[in-house]
Amino acid sequence: MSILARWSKVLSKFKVYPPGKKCFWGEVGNAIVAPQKNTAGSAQLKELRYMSELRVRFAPSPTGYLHVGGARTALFNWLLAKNRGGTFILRIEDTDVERSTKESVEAILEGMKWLGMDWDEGPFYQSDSFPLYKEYVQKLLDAGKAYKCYCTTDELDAKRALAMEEGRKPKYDGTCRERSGQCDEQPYVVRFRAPQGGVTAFDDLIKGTITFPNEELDDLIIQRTDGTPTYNFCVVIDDASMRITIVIRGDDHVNNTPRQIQLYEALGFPVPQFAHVPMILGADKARLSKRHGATSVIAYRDMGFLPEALNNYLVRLGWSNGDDEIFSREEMISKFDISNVGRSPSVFNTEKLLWLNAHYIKNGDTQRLAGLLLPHLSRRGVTTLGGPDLMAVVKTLQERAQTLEEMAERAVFYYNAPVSYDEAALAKFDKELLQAVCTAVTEKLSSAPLGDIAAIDALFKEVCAENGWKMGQVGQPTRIALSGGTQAPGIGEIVLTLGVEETLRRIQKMKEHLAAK
RNA sequence: GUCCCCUUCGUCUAGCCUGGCCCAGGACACCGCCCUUUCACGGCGGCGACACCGGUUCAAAUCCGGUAGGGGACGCCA
Repeated sequence: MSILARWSKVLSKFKVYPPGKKCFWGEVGNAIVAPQKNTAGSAQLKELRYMSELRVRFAPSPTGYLHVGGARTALFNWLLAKNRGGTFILRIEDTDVERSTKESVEAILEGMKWLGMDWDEGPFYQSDSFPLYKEYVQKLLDAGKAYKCYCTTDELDAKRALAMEEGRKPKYDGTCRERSGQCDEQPYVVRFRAPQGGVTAFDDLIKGTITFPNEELDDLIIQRTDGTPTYNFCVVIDDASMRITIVIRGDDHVNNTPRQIQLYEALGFPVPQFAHVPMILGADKARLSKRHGATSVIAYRDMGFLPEALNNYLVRLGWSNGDDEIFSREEMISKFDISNVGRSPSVFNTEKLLWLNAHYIKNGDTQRLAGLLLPHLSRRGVTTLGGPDLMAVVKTLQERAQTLEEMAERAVFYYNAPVSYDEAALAKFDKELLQAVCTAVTEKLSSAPLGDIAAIDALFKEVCAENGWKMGQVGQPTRIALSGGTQAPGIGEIVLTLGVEETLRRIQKMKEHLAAK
């Protein structure tokens, strides 16, 4: 008996599938084994150990951008992989050739990268595996676990409609299930011969045990008329061949799970564990969609959100670690676990996201923020060339902006001197006072060298003391002169950032404006 | 219609498995006060929930049953 023959005998004691090349493996206890030739050229059992090694995947379909729901699912997968030293795989589910686009793939990858979710394997494309799927379809056909169905779409639609009308479950009635005649010239689909009677159950890592009566499941189509495989079939083949151990996905897939399990069993594949993450809802508690505002991850980037803020927000949507709210990337990784993922859907709340974003802006690295701010400034036609140091500008705005967009908006005045003033705010002061303040401030600033913020503030206090003014009478007019409005950083901050020369120029401009009135 | 799932402050949630420490804790938002030259930051305080009904128990947010509401799925989409 040859070594290989001996091994196949050994393996035959376990579940070995398929009896061909690609997925030649078996289960031994909690481990997965596969025959492999060693350096000496003889076969040996290699333990793949994939039951203990965590392998997860994110499998979006490229029919649009990466939305926040998908991003959260990806994040949970990614975090679990990082937490357990597992492998995170990215797989593009593009079996629907009609709706899948290259642009969508790009958009998804862009979103993933922006959020900092790197993948260990992939991206794999299902469209690359069509021959593999075909092979397995044929296997099921040969084993009598699948059959050809010649029912037309119109017939099916009619039956479905009728069933619905009569209050029955609109499932396939099994017309072709026991059909014997061969008529391959006619178009056909391939259906899975699902077990009848009994139940299919699984222990969901998030929702607990979920049981479906097989009665509810019909013979699903695994191959279309045009010969392409369908989603439920592909996922099973892919997840099995990629040796996925935990399938974490949106809970809109719960209903697909029992049929997939039946497929795993029919194919002889080990069944992975499942974790179904509840949906993200809009403010009206309906499934999050475009009409709720932005759902694209990239849209959040463009609105001036930081990736760490969105990640932090997303991880807290459905998952918790006691009362903790702020998580650094490392903390997320070390603390994340699916057992702390909630079972109920959650509403996406932009207010809280804004709060987190403000937090990360406030505590973020100034230099990095300055870099990130650039595109938002140029979108406003602002050039930083020749103006104050952007780092200094950002520093004055960090605790005043919730988004980079807002920061850019508030930064404009530093680079573009005001061309008009908030007249309503100006009207609160007498013209004479305004002019006197301008003169006094100009004198004070030009007589002393610029120190730090505290020193400048002290100068203003001196102006007040010397003239018997209150701070509000001096600070506010100066602020208007420098920024054009009333909402701006502290006077000291502005003056220091703008520089004395520019400050005096702007005050002079204000004086001229007043004189012309 | 059928099946599956879900239900703690407006929102995100802790607590639920292992009943008493919970007349339910934290966070966002909101309101008020303080700080303050504006806007913010920050500090302090307030408002505010166990969907409902019944059962088990000395004791229930926690266990059991039912009801209601919400969501999802039912495709030759994924």
